[in-house]
Amino acid sequence: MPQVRVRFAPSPTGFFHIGSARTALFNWLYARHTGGVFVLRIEDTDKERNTEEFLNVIYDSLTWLGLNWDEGPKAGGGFGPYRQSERAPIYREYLAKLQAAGRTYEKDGAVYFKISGEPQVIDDAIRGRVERTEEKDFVICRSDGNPVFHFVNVVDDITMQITHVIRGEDHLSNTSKHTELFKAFGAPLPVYAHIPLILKQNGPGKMSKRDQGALVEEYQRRGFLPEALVNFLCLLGWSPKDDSEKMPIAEIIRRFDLPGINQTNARFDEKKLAHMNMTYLLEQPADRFVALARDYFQGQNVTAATAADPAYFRAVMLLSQPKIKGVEELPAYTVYFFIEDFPVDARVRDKVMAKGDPQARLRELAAALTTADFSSDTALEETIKATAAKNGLGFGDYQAVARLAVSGTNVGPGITGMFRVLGRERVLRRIERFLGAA
RNA sequence: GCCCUCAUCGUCUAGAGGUUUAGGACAGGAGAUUCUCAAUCUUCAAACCGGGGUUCGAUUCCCCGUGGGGGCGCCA
Repeated sequence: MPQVRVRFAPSPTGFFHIGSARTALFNWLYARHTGGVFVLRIEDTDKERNTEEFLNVIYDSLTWLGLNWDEGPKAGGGFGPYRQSERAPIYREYLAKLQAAGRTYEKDGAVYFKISGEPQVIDDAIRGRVERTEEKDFVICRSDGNPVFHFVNVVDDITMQITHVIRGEDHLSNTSKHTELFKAFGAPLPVYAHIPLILKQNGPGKMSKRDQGALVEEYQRRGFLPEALVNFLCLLGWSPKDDSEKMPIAEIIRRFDLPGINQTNARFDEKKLAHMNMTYLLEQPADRFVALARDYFQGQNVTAATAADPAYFRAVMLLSQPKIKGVEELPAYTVYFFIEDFPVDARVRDKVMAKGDPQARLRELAAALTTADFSSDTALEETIKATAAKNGLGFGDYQAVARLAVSGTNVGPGITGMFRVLGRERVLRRIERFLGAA
């Protein structure tokens, strides 16, 4: 069997859609699974301004997702050029073939392709036999001389020797146009695999660029891990057929295959993506997590955090890593580590201050903390426990009020870790201030 | 309107005629654990679109209907 050659052929519109990402992913996975070639081809037959900038959106998103291409812009390859805007001579040559064969005619300046009208049958790798008869001749060259999508798409697939066309189901009805052209050129048909579409989360229809969460760059900006998004995306329309969900990319590559792809459209579920992302976040090595967090804080312009001592920033992030669901929670989750005038949750304050004599407990604790060893969680724990035990109380009777005084909330990492990272000076100063204010 | 396509819990899916009281995951409910909050663990609730066939037997095969999605551009 000849080497598999698949392609991903986006058009530079300035957006990289989540559906495009999955199409790219499935192509890439199939290439990697079979040891084939993943081609990136840019369909820029519409001359638009800022094309370079729009191209970068594609390159950046693919690169971020880890979908490296073997042939294409920047990568080179023996079947270039890989931008349709640079392939005009090839299109002219192929147009001439059709003209010579008498398969074209002009009307109003546009070139039409004369269809055969024969039923077009494909054996789709996902859907099986699909038959459709094209009924009308169609334009392959606009009156301004530029060739049209259906034409260039087929010419490129022929000249780039694409063996498998893995694309969205929205192209299924177009396929009869394409097979008409393949046959007119006397070229063998590629294997088609029409993958189901991704439907928008709420409301009817497929996901479009304007829908919430539709753009890949959004996840990048929000600090998602690309491998989590990839893992989530591959499960939208494909299944390993057992209960596996979280899988390293090597395993996905090994198990991925065309027959494993479903035929049903999948609804995008951001909650499940968030969960997948969390499971990946939890296991990230310290350096990567801290770097991810730093990028996010920088992107959000949280200067109090980014200007903080790097070692301190790192300690705060590592303390928070096991507690959060996503990097975007970090700024709010860690505010009090970086500023002194942190917000105080009134409801929590009222609740905590309502029972017993919290001020007295806090005062005792502060006294004990003056000499405590702040370098060790266990030492701090012992200090709190001992203070509580003196009064026949428990750890919990002390941590709530201490937490309130030091962080202004009841949400956060363990109190001992929080104390350790904040350090004696901050902790005592905040308790003093709190007691003074109360 | 015409054409193509799909149909299992709210969502993503497993299931390829009997092994199914239809399994897993997310979300939701309850509980356990814990210094708070998460995480984690246990647990509960939750689905085979309808009607005909085929068959000893259909979630699984066929047909029709219904519903969803897509396509019918000198967009890609």
